[in-house]
Amino acid sequence: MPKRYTVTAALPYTNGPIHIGHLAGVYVPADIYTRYLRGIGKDVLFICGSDEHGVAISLKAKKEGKTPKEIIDQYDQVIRDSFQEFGIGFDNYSRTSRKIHFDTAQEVFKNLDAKSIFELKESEQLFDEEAQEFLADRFVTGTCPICQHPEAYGDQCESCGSSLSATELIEPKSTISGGKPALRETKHWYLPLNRYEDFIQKWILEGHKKDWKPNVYGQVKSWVDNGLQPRAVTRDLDWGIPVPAEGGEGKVLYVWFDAPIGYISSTKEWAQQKGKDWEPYWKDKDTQLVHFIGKDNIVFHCIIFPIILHAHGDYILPENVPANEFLNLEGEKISTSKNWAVWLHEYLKEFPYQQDVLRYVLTSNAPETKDNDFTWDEFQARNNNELVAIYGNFINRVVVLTHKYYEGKVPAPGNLTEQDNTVLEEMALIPKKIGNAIEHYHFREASQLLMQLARLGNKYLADAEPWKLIKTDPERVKTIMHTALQIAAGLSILSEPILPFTAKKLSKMLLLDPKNQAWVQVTKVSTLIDPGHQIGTASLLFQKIENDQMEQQRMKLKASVAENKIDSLKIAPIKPTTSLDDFKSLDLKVAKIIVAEKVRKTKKLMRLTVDLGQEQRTVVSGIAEDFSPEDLIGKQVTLLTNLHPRTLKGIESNGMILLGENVTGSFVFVNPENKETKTGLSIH
RNA sequence: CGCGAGGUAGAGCAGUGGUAGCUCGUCGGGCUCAUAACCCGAAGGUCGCAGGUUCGAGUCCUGCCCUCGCUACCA
Repeated sequence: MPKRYTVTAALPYTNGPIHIGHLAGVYVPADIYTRYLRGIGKDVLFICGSDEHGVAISLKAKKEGKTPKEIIDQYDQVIRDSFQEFGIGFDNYSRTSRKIHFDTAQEVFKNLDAKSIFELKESEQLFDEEAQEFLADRFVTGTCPICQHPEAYGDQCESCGSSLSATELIEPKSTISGGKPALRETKHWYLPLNRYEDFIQKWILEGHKKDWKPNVYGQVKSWVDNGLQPRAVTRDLDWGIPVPAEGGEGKVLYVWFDAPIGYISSTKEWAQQKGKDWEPYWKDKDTQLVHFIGKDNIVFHCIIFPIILHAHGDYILPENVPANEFLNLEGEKISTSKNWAVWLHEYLKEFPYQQDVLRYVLTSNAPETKDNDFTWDEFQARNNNELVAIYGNFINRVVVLTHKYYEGKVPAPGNLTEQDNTVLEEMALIPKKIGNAIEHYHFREASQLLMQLARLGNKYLADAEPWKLIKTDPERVKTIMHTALQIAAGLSILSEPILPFTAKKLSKMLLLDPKNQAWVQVTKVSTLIDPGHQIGTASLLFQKIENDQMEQQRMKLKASVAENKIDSLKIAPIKPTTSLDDFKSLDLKVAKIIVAEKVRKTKKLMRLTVDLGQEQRTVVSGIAEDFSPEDLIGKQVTLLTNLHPRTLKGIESNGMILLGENVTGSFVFVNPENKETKTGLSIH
């Protein structure tokens, strides 16, 4: 058994608030894990903080006419407050913009630099003269050298799917200033991951085959099998931690290099405040380090950061990295930019004192093995059918009956029957089962086990029927109610990790002394609540959620996403005047779609066969996200017929169909009257 | 193209060689202490598809299909 635990949750990036995806993937499981460990008396340190560097923040600041500091201060506050109110119990929540973090990150860099771990490389990169900035691949667009698509990105052409490098683009353009970037020499420090393949191979692929989640293990294996490449740890940017080395002027540490080091800085900060020693939490072999992250972060936490720690030499490595998959929302990917999300700070306002409902829903439907879907229907169902109907109702029955029969005093039991013993023994097994599930990161299972205890209580009452026996055998009822009250007390203790607010409310209702509320007590068939003990009056633990409340949430989602799209919709300026001759050179015809099928292995491409009256031809069009084949077959469209043929995914496309765009940015047909015209006619 | 994860009842999941399970939902019944809550019972699955190994396959092997990720700083 490890002496102590260091548990980290992924540092949230401060360019937006926290949403349910973050919670389900990282913060709720990490919080359950740490609450459980504390509950069984372990030494646990739970660490997090805001990740405040990187291009995205400096870009967002530029866009909104603010300084990066204003952006990070704003979101750090929102995130910090919402975590606090939601009951995520970090021991410390720091920020990577603090001095202690600068010092720590620079120390790590200098340490590796002194050991000559890094490789220095010169390379040519595109530089935006206007913005005075080197451009990341994604911030360059231009014409694709392979398919001639005019808006390919610097890393990939979305039209033909080819991987590109930004310098290959024809007529490159900066998406920041719109200007034409120039090539410039620049120098960067690289971490040669390739030299550590053996280390990763031994440590993870051989050492953690059994105990790491298949998705995490598989992902690491995939990276190693494909061969690790050196990665730059510095960037040309003015927002971040200066590179502490000769020639590092104007350069900062790349955000993924400094961010995980934030766990260490946050630990140091905590230690300073509490007057403790931080080092055992990162350097003692008896410490178990666990990183809670989402699947997009696997490579950083399983390969890059461990290599940094390993190269540094003094540090322990993570014992496990239980990365979760992603949570979708109402069938769509959660998207900050499209405003398709349920934001934590808004939830807290709209569902006051219902933190545990969200915690429960996200836990019982956590994306542990594959992506999952969050729907408001399910949220409502879990609340009404499980929390209210099973858990809340059981407690209410017990408390109300105790007041009715005994004025709220726990009755003294007579001889226990087999029925009573069975149920008490069954309860005694549950803490172990829940603990085992949590220790193996099976939080879904843990939430089910907890609910099983409430179910056990309900069944016990239904079988024993105290409300009948009270008329014929009041002595027996005392034993029954005593037993039922033990289950209620057990629930209050075992709920703490998953439903901390409920646990608190319940123990208050039962007027339990927190000192007697140890997890371990439930494992013994013992008295958790003594005869003669006065309990408080009944109040509802959970409230039913009505349909109209859910309807409001669904409306809100739709409204915000529509609003967001209209805001971001650009009205393109009218292009310079063209000549009639130029226009006449375009051959536009009415075409009827007769065959439509999705091109396999692509998201957007649709293969169409169109009838032009005089002939039929094949056209490939990037519209599969907005139309299904059934929507298209039989429809008439305007076709630009004399466009140079182009091959997409091996299919030659002869022409381009013309479509309009609606307010949500999707393609639509432009034909308000829907009257058929004659196929093959020209458009003037 | 490749690599990784997933594809089991209406929904969400468990199940790594031996008669297909759990929760919710649905239907029927019971109870009345309880937030029209609770309890019992039933219906519902050719375990993505096709081959193969085996006495026996959801579980092992091969091929294919679909979803998600690796590829927009989004966990």
